[in-house]
Amino acid sequence: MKQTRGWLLDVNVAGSEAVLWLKAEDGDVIRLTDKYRPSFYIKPKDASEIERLAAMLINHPNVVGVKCESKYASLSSKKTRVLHVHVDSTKKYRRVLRDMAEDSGVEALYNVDLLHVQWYLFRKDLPPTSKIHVSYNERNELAHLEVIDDGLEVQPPPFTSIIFDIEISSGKLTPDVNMDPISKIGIFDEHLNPIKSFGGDEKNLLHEFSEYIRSLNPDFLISEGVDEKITYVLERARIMELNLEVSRENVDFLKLKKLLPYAHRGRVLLDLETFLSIGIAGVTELSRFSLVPPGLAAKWPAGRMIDGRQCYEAIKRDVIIPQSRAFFRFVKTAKEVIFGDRGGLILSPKTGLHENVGVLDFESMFPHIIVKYNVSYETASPNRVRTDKEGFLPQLTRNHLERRLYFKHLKKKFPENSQEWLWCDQRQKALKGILVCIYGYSGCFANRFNNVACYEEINRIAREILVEAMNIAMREGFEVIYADSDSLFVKKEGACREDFEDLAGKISEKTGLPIALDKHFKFLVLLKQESDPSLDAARRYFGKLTNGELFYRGIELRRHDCPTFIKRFETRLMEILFDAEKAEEIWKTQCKKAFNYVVETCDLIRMGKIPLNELVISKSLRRPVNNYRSLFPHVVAAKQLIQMGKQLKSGDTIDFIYVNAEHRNPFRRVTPAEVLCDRNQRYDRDKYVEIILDAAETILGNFGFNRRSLGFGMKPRNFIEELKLEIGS
DNA sequence: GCATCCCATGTACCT
DNA sequence: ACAGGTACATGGGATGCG
Repeated sequence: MKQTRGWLLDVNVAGSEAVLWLKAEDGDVIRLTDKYRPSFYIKPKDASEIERLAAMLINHPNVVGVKCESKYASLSSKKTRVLHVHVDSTKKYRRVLRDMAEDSGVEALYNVDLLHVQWYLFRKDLPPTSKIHVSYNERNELAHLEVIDDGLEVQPPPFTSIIFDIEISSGKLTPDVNMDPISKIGIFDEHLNPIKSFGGDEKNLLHEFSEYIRSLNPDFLISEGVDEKITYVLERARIMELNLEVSRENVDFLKLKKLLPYAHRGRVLLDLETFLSIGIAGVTELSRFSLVPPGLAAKWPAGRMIDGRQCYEAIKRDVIIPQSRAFFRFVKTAKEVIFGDRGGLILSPKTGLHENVGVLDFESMFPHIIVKYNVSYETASPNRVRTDKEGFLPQLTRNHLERRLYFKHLKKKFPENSQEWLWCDQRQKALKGILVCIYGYSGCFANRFNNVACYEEINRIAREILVEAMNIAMREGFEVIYADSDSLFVKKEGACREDFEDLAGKISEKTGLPIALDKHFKFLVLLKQESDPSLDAARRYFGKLTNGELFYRGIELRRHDCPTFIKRFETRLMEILFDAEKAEEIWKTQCKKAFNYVVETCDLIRMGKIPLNELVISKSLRRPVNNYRSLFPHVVAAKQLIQMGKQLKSGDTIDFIYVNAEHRNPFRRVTPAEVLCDRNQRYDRDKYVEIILDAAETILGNFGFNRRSLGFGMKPRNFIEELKLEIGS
């Protein structure tokens, strides 16, 4: 019997076996196997059916065991008698389920709609990436496994990784794997500096890449769109009849019907984007939270991971897992919808220019409410929350809230941007994403435990607390100019930083929830709605902080689809506007300067001086191109690309510019950016002037700038001259 | 034939 | 399929006007 300590890198289940990949302390990677038998529960329609069902199941060729047990069939009901059915292999699992679902004596099936690997990890109480101590026999069959608590470690497990990218030589917009060879594979360090590249003859470079993987033996393979990249590499290797060293298993992938995930067993694929935002440390957090292997945890949506955790917690409480019904179960009248739940509270902003504004943010408000008030699926009913026993949701929220705050505060003890600082930040960021979604998911229709009263109760308390905070602020002589869910915008003549901090302290003391000064604005503009200036817009504002930085939310600049030229323009416009000591200066001198800058910029556009690449609008295609009902610009651009032979799928980014926005043929309005370079293309000057004026109105609308009253858009050319005269005088 | 209004559609942002 | 709510741009039909 051998013993080893290390970290669980990855797990998968196949047939009646679980495969565990262990990264040992000495750096070796060990493949272990363990027995796994799938199982599920049956709740009979009537207790008298139990014996008949049990007798029938015992004779089923794929059933290896049937036991009568007592379980909770929901979070709040009493225990009931259910049948626990063990199946011989994952291969026959669905078939047994189908057979049972058809039986008239069966009321419902439980523990059926998670992955086998999740059930395996639940049974072992084994979050992947955990530090473990294992003993195993000479055939590497697991005999004993013990989780070692390393929960407060800042450093992630010593998993290694490589970042790579491939270049394909192709005359087409989308390369054809059967025709187009890989011309180069580059390897990069964690700051994306190139450290190595393989080029030349394709067969040779693939072989070198394979040797490189063999020698470095990385645990994670990281690339932008990693699944597609790896698949391309493998398909090319298959064409060259080259067996690549991507997997740590001896798979002959030349014979595989489906490449992923079989061709990379033993190594974890990770998208570059995820790696850059939360790192291996953050992925570790997600994986341990959800008890889902790291490769899946890194790409699953938050709701699915929260579901995973909830199911795990439920199992620990002797609850069996109902199937996710994923459709609306409650009928509500319109009146109930309107008056029952109004979501978070938004106090309409006092629009316009403000000076000396403090923004106070509650720290993790919704998680704190769930924990403090014990709001949970089983504790909340309309008008009442039970507090006799810690709820299901509060417990799992508390553990991970504490964990996030631990790393968030520990981070400050390390020098900024040091390795430890970064690990803390990655961990807390990953947990933050989960925590925000726990609140949202509690009211989600797809949540199998969902109870509308729970979500509404969280919102009710949040509103109450925000109102209380507003009242405290007003009592202290502050004016509340805007509030949204968990943040409060307040101002007071002559208030300094400490005054805002004192207010935060008082609110914190009264409400029992942590709140702190998050931003201190020298100038702040809260916006009206673009579509209807008679309404104030929530979540749209911009300003200059006391440290001199610009800060903004919701405006064009924040949006990824906004052309870089517009972004630069809008930034510059704000800089000009706020280059002042007092608000009067803004009104007296800076407005005119800003107006002038708008006019100059419009002139530049009209003279055709803007490089095309700065005018590119970048939108993502959220569905297959043929599913669109309207011909939006990005859809038309996508259709053009498809005509030119590019393959597009939902999730792809479409870059285009306006070339003739008003053309009656939608296909003449825009051109995809990819075909601009070799054409002497002109951009639609009027359209881009319009876009600039939109941005200008966002920033300067409050200061009297309005294209209509100034005549823009009617006689643009002449009017610019007039405006110049007007401003000049 | 056009300007204008209004709604549906779709994307991205915010918390 | 799998956090919800909000703001905005766009297309395209309906409507009004000369």
